[in-house]
Amino acid sequence: MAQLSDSIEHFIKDLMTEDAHVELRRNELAQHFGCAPSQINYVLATRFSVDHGYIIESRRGGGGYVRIVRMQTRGEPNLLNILLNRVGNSVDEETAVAIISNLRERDMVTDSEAALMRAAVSRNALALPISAKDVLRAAVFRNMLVQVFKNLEEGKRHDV
Amino acid sequence: MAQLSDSIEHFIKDLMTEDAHVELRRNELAQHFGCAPSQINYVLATRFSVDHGYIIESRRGGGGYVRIVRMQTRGEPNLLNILLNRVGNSVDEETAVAIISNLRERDMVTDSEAALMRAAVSRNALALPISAKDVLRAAVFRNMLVQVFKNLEEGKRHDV
DNA sequence: TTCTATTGACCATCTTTGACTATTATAGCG
DNA sequence: CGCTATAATAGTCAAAGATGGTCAATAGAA
Repeated sequence: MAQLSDSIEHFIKDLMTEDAHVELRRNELAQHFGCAPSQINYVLATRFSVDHGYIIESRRGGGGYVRIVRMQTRGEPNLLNILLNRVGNSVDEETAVAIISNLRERDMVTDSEAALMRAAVSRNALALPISAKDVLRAAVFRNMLVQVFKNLEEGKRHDV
Repeated sequence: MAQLSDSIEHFIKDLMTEDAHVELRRNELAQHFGCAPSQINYVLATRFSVDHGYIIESRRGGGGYVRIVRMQTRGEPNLLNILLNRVGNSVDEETAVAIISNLRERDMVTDSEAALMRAAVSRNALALPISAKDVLRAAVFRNMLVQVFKNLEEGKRHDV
């Protein structure tokens, strides 16, 4: 028997057959399926996570929304997931810089973007006791990695 | 539906495409959008702050008005310093995001770059067991600001 | 039993409104 | 002419409204 979660999953995927992204109201969707709103989060977490090839953006408050973006598997499938795992909870500057160079070589970021990313993860930027630096760097870097992929999907890069 | 606040913001920005300033009646505008007059103040406070690059002047009483002026720091040689001073040793997310929008509106960064910067200074990125979030954010942000200016100088932006 | 799904209580964020306050111009009065 | 009352504006701030997020408890399926 089709689970509620499966129905919701298919419903969302149907919405995405045309476009690589879809925007919806969490509460509306929950109401449509007669379930708790948090059920939607469960579906997103279990079927639309980064390792499933999706990125979620959302906003609260009046006019809030949940946006689901499907990543294109360009080159290695699920490169973002691989990179996020590589970074984990702690990463040193050298590794971060290497990953950034790699993204540049794949032409996934511009020179400027790469430079910005290096600026954000540099020793300089993270004025903290050494032990904590790598942890903070990982957090900042992970966030930026996700953004790189969102940029690619959303065609925000008009450049190069 | 597009948020009321967003509509008002765009309405005002449309009025400003020609001129660097616009003058309006708070009550008239509120009536035009069928909302409470204080809604206008909310939009001004959240989208036209000094950090966003605007200055608001107003006058009460008969013949009162609200004037919105876009600051022209075009070619301001010291903009980087001004921004670095503004950021200082500690900056909250709201301010950082406002400055990033400002840079975007001045076309000093691309959409992607702006998004990357937001990712780096977001709550999310700094969700750590560290109390001094604003201090860290300031350090990361300062570094990125310097990089934005370097990017501009080095003409690394082949885009737009 | 063990893994997955569902729910609900509580939290976070963003927007909109309204009551109350502050300021300014102007008409009327002495 | 100077003063005051009134009308016409705009500002502030706290509460209510509108969304979405998290997490732990519970229920259901394998």
